[in-house]
Amino acid sequence: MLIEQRLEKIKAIIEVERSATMAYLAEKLKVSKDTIRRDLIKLEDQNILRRTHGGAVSLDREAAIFNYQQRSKKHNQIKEQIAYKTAELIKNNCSIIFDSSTTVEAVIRKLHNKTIYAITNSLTHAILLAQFKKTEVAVLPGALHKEQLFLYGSETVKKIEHYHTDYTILGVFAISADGLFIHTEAEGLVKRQMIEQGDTVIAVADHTKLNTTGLFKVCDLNAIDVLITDQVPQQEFLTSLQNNNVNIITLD
Amino acid sequence: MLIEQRLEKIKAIIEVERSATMAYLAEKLKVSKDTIRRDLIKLEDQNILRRTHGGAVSLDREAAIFNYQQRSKKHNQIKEQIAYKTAELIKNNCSIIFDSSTTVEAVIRKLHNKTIYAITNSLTHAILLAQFKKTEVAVLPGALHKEQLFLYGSETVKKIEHYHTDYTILGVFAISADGLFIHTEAEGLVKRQMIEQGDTVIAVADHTKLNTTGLFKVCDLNAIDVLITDQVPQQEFLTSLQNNNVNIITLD
DNA sequence: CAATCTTTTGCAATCTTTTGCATTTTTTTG
DNA sequence: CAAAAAAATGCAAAAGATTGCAAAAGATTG
Repeated sequence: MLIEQRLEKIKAIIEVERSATMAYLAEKLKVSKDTIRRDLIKLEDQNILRRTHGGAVSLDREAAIFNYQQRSKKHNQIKEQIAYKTAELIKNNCSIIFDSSTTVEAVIRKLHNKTIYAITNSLTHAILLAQFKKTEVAVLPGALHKEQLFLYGSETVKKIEHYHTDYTILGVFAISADGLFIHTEAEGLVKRQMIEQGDTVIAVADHTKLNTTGLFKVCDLNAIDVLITDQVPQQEFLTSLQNNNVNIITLD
Repeated sequence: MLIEQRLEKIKAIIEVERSATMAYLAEKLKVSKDTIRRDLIKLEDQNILRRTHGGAVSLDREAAIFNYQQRSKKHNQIKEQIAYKTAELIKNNCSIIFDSSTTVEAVIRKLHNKTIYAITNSLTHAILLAQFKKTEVAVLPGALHKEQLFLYGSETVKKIEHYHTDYTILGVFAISADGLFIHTEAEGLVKRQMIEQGDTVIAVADHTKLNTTGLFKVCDLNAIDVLITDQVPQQEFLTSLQNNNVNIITLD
């Protein structure tokens, strides 16, 4: 492989995943960490990324453009790990409905070398997915949520019905023994329909979302096939999940 | 094989694949690496590619970006003025279908203090419109064009039928006495349906688009209500426009 | 048409760049 | 502060570039 080709690949990975460790890049590109380090120095000189201890991060031009909210470093890491676990579950060559959520976005960033037919109501997800060579993207219609840049409303729900996918990946706002919850009906109806259309429904949530509820109930626990989270839930809630045949995956 | 033929083949390969190793080219063209090396030196002298360790990479991405920047700079002022003239026409409190085009984007930027119900198939327009306080945005469904970030396909067309708006604002790829043209059918069908649904159809085009045609005919001139451009068209074309009741607005 | 000249091509010898490893220095983290 | 991880540095092997050369193919010329 040409050096230039390797540099292009590194650029692409950093752009999509926003960061990468040298070990990961070395493994992926089949060269030593030393070589990766030298490559990263070149790319840093070109102002394409910023080197960090053990890897590199993107310069995040997107962040300025899209007004992403700031997230704490610790929280981010958990999210990254949940995303990684989730991506491991996804078979190649499949169709996926992606719910609008920052955790789901982290999952998407891990999927860039899989062949996927993607359906989403999130403009930010759609733009991210558009960078993937092997991915086809369909965007749902609807009214645009002006802050969070997702589509919702009856048009959105109606259109989702036309699809049937291998997976639905949902970001969780609140989940308890009573089911999945969210704070607005508009979003809830969209999520509810997305759940209907996916063969395997995967919910991703950090532990702060566990055992909490919200205004609008999206569905019962038995509608969820897999819950991916960072900590093992409390016994009572865990039993509820097991009784509803929810497959639980934690980070340990 | 003639040397010229071999050089052409190398050019073609580099253009398509953006880079190639000498080993690959030598194998493909059945000559030694030394010969390939000499060929690459020739092509580098002609500024057709850039040689690297072990192969060569294409220049045209860099060149394309440069050209694009040049082009946008040059046309920027004209585009801005066309956009300004167009925005003047738009009444407050109206519904508008926005076609995907950079000139249309310039128009949108002039509309930020008007109350608008906006419909678009462009993700970039949608995100821009989302920043306007008084604007409501609906996004059309469809397959995502991964480079230009607009939605197209039968889903898009079908959905447009459900709307009826005060205006449709179209970016023009080519316009002549024979009508409005574009280079792909997929885009053309979307534009055609957008034209159907707007009470007033406004086409925006700088003078380079006038009196030219393209592969796919979108509509006849009489489907256009207003054409906004920078220079008065040539007499013959002007007469065609007038015969078809196209209102012509120029910068003077 | 034959002798000569030019161009192209592959090969060998030498120089340069790239890469991985070992060692030392620096940074991070508990 | 000390252990661990990562960065920097120097070095040697491998891959590639350059140069010179000679054989083969083609062009030129008398």
